[in-house]
Amino acid sequence: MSDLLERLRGRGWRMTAQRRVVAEVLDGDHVHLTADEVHARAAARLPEISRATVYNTLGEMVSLGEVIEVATDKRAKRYDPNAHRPHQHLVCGQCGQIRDVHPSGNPLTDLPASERFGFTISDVEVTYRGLCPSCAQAA
Amino acid sequence: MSDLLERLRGRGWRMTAQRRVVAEVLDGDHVHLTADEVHARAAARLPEISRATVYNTLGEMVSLGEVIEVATDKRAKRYDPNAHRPHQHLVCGQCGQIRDVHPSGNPLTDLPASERFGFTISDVEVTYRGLCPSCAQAA
DNA sequence: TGCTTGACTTAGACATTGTCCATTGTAGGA
DNA sequence: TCCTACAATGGACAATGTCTAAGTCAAGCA
Repeated sequence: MSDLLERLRGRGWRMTAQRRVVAEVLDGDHVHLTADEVHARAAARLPEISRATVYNTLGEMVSLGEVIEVATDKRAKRYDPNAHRPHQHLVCGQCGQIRDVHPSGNPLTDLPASERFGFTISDVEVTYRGLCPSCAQAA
Repeated sequence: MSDLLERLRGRGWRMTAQRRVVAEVLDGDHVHLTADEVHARAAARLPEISRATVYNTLGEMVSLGEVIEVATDKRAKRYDPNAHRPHQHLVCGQCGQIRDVHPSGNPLTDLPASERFGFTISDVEVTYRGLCPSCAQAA
């Protein structure tokens, strides 16, 4: 059963076939699909689902804080259902593979007050870049 | 005088009016323009410059390592001429203002081997998000 | 079960950002 | 000054995302 679906249902979300399919497609660990990939997978189960619905649904899940937008790739946004646990990302520069990772420290404390320019900081995103084992071997 | 321009010239870059204008527009601290903004500012000085040239020129400066692509914004890539000194970014979620910042620690050491999935990590990008003083006051 | 209603979905036009290519122009060396 | 390779142009195309008007349907209620 889909955790994500459960949480959305619990928030009084009106449930439709389209929303269910989008939530199911997006559920799991190390899942980081683009809107287009979500649409393709959703359409495999529900052929008449439209792109606009996928964008709307993803946007709503992001507003509800159940899904996170990730900009690891410089083309399309990716969607990460793992919003309940803070984590960062590790990206292979060759094949684009993405893993969720959990650094030990808190990067927030690394920014001295003198470097904050008076900003109120609420969030830190860290992206580690490199090569995955198979791409490193091929290189 | 433009530091960026100096460095590019020093690499035997063939100098044209268009490239000079792009380099001049991009020079400075805390500069993070989108390709489109670069084009607009360049066109103010050299009206017939084309979009393709701006994209090509930016792409070359990135390849040469003299300019960095930044994905703080989820729409367009931004270009940062401050490539000679490693730094991270602080972004206002309201007005989009971006500052270059220099955290004290090395975020690389925060990622334990068990969380590296065998990747060879070569780079870390950190983006601090929050509100700048004026947006925080308005909120 | 069968209405009613407002929220949801749809298709497609449109907007923005970025890439490509064939042609024309030009910087810099002989 | 002339040549030649490299650069610039502009317009078509591609990818991603947004918007709108009209149709459809989930959920509450009689």
